[in-house]
Amino acid sequence: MAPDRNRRRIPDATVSRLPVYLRILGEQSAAGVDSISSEGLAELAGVNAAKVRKDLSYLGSYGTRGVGYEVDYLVYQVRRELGLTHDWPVVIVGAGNLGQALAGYGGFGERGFPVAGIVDVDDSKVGSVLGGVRVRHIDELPQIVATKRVNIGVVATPGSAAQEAADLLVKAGVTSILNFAPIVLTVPRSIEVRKVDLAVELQILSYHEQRRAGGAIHAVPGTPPRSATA
Amino acid sequence: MAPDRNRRRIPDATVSRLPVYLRILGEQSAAGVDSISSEGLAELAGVNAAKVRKDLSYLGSYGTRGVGYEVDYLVYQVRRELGLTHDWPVVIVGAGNLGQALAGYGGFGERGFPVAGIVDVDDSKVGSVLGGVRVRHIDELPQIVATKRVNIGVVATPGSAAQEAADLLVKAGVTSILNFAPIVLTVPRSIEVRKVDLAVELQILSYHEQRRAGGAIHAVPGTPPRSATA
DNA sequence: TGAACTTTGTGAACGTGTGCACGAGTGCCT
DNA sequence: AGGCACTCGTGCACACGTTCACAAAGTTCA
Repeated sequence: MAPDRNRRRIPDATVSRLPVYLRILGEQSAAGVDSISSEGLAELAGVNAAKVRKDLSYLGSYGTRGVGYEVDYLVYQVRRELGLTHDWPVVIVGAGNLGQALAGYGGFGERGFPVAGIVDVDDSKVGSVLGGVRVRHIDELPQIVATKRVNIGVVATPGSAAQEAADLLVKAGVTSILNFAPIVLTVPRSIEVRKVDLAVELQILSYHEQRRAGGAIHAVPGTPPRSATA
Repeated sequence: MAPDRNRRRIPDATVSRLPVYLRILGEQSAAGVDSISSEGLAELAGVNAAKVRKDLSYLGSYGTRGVGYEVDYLVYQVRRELGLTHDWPVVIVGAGNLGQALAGYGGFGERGFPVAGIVDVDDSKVGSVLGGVRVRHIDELPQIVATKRVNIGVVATPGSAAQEAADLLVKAGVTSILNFAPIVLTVPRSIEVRKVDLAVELQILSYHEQRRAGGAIHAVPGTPPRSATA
């Protein structure tokens, strides 16, 4: 048996890159590639080769000097480290535009995150079927979480309902939340939250565009409303 | 006129937080709040007060010691710095599940990013209307970008088509790309790319769940496929 | 076998980001 | 006017992340 590598803490930056490596390794495996060097993997992942090696070294010494990494074995090790050796059912709160798209996406189940349920407060949405899953009332959330052993909740509500949705998820026993609503969720420290916010991403791009334009080409349209200047 | 603060480079970490501050400031303004301290803003944004002050100091000295920041004035300054003093039209490539949800979302236009067009390769999708915008054929992309002065493109295609979509966007003159496809895009260095990847986010949560579970509770289901161990 | 070549794993240097601590400026109250 | 309370702006130290550079370890080939 390999030495116990289990209790090491892997840096956040590395954890966020492992899924990228994993997807690439899966593609290479499917393409019949047996072995890959840190250089090759780095190129495909768009990062530095030294970074790849350091990242993978946190999992253990699974490469072979002079050769590279055996693709299938590395896939196995990364999957194990990420906890992808079994499925993680998720529950989606909010069957609006976004919730529907997420449920219909299909990519969830394929990648090991089957949709265990979708819930909404709106009775008119309850009963319809999205991506093969029937929408249920939010009152049934605790039951879904308990019976399907759900650890991960997805908040796909409008911002105004997101905190309440998160509270209900936590109360139902979920310990990780993926938040699509544009607000900062307040949850107990032990709950892991990740946020996906379109507006933030677009505004970051806007910053770079504005900068590219010289920052002063577009005339400032109004006077700063600072009271003191009035 | 204020001293020229325009050519300063703002740290990436700060740029990614400014949109969060901006949203909170907008809410406070709407609620009739005139002034806010770094402490107050920090609490609402879920960060440290010193970080708020340091972030805002990159924009200039827009606070008042002993008082705090005037909300409306700060909104103005942050918007200016992020280039949000005018709209940035975006074009969406891919009218599938995700593209439809994005177009129907509505939040784009409200936040200053109107959808200037949606395009797809699939003729059967062309002509349908999503969120008030008619889907057009991808061949019309250059024309849309040129006439609507689009700088930002959104890739909402399957992974297999994403690189081609990005190439077409770049060729059409787009300089920033928001990528929803689960692949690493290769683009000229001058193009700014940001990626949103559901699978990556879920896998990061999976890592933390696995870690929480002790990392070894779930028996490893198979033998590592490493050839050398066979 | 041994020499040349390849590639990993990692120590060390560097750069970026975070948070404390405190001086400096502002408003309020007496 | 003067003192007190409050809060910003920032220097500094520390933590985290990235990249370089190289020894160690493996492969290939004569």
